[in-house]
Amino acid sequence: MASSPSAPPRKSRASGRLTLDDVAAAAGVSRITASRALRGERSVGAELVARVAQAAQTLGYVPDPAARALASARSRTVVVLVPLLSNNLFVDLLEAVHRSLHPAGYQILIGVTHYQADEEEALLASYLAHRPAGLLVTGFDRTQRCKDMIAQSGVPCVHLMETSTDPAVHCVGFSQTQAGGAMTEHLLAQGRQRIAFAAAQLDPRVMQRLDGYRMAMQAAGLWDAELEWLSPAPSSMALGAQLLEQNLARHPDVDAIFYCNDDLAQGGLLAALRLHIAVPQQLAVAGFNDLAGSDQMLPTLTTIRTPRRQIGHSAAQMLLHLMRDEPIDTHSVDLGWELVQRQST
Amino acid sequence: MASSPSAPPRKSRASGRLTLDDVAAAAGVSRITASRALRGERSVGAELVARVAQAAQTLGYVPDPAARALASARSRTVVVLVPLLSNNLFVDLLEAVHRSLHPAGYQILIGVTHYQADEEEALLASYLAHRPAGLLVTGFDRTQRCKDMIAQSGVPCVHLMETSTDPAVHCVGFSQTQAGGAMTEHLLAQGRQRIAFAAAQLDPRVMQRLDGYRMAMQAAGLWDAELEWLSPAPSSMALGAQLLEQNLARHPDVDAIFYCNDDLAQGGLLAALRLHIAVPQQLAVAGFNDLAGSDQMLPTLTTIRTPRRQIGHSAAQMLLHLMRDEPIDTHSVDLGWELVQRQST
DNA sequence: CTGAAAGCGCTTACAG
DNA sequence: CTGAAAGCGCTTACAG
Repeated sequence: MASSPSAPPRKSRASGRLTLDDVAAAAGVSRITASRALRGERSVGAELVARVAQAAQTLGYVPDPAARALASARSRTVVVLVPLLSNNLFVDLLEAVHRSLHPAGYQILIGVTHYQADEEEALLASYLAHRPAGLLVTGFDRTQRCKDMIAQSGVPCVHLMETSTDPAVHCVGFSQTQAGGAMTEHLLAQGRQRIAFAAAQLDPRVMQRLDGYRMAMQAAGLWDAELEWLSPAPSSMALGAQLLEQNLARHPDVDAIFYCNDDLAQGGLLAALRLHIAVPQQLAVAGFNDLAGSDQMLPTLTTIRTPRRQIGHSAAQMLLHLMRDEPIDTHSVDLGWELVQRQST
Repeated sequence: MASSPSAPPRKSRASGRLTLDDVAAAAGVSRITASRALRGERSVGAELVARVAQAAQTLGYVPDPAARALASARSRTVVVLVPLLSNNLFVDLLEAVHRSLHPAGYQILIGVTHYQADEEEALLASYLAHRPAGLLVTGFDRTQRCKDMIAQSGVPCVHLMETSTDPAVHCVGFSQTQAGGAMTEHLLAQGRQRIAFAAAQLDPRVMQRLDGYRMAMQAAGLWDAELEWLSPAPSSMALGAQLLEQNLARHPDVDAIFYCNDDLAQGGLLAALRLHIAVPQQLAVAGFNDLAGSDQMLPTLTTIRTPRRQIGHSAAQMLLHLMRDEPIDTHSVDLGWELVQRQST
């Protein structure tokens, strides 16, 4: 029994840190056996495993991740690179990833790239040095140096938010282009003709939505370059309002605005309210992502609901398989999207 | 000269990893000197520093953080614990912390506690094992075990978002109670009498704002327990709308609502719009934090602007001093707040 | 100002 | 199924 009640938490080393040796001594086994027992290697007898676990528990032992990483050349950390934390889309993604990876014993290390190629390079270089067990990155758009670093590291990597036909690449997402096209077609089907596409940030996924919009408009013979309102500035409600106010003045015949993100669209809706523009009668407004609050707007916002929680979960699962060298069903998972029609269209 | 153009990136060890030995060899010095040069220890000759830096640069050497942490018993990581990522307040805080710590050579490791004591304990235990150089935690409210772990670790720690008179504790924030009182007094000064306090999440800082509200209402002889609308649910626009709709029906005489957070207040504003309640004529609405979009609402939202970016910056600076064993001016920095009056009051 | 030795706390082969 | 040896890549005293 591991009841030694008054056993002082012996500290064998000068550092005063509780080490595997302490656990091994308390359990009456060698250090290696303790290590194996703790890691769940099944070459250890069940009784020993229990004894070691008990000892570790009692002493309050926490393995040193640095020593572990150094000895095994691999950590239990998964690096996740997202562009922004200020877009709730990515927060949802991160939460889902965490919820899937945490029970499996992995920690996540969040890196924020701010949509900057050089920041991504720096983050990757510095995080790869930590010998992560896996990598989760947003989209495919990055410098060749980044791609090389990932490839050379040999760390399994899953790409988030997009799909691909290249079997060498692992990804979980949906077709941004298709979703952009579908919303445009929805507006066309409602009889709108002068549909503007209002966008900010202009990251690769926004541009794919723009592609979908363009193709649908061209197919309908209604495409007009004047109706593409693009701003490289960060997305915000204020910018959404501004895009509407400035461009509607020059194009009063516009009868619908398809915003590339819900925060812009929410700003547009409020601007319409301020300017007494009737939505949807006079102007239809659509968004993208179905962010918090879109169902609270007046009128409520029609949008594309994107499955970011599922993407986070599914990508984590795929990565788990890759990290364990297990076979995976497909290299690219398409989780689709849903057009949520509300009052604004 | 470090021009050896065709020198292949030699890899001395089986792992194939580029090590300090490779850099030392390339620079023609010993490993220790290379280590010292790279870390900027000023016992190394300027010429050697340059030669080592050059070699490291050329080879693309990145120090192994695990080996570093193991050998020095300290990493270059600062752990930051925040309750949530879905509240932009904390994202702003994190960004500011990152901006201050990154140039100083520290990485940040983000931990999300979800306002759960047990999650915070687990995060702390696991992150402390990484031997962080510093710790940044939100507020003072945590279990004794958490406090003990922090104290026993010896890792310098700065508390965010609140102030304290205890000289043993390091913190940067402002008085939540005072801010809550000030907004209440602002509403009272405008002639409001039946002022409700609507809150969600009910974390310690929300309760401090409630205290401020209570004291101001009691001082005015207008306090009424019926006007404290408290929900433990997570804060959201939808909940803000719901709090207004449900409680206003029972208390039609309420002439102002002070929401503990802007997202609730934004939802309240939209609910008022839906219900054709004139704001501020019939009902004043106030929020807290001045989050994105509050200046876009109709009417624009009166709120308390909290200095989270400054808090992040200032806390990072204080932590930097502590990590370097440098003296600090004060243990508690009060950065104040600003009442931003807009149209809703 | 520079270097050879020892050690940080683990895990990976290699034996039995 | 269990253990003694060696090593992961660095830094910390200790010498010179």
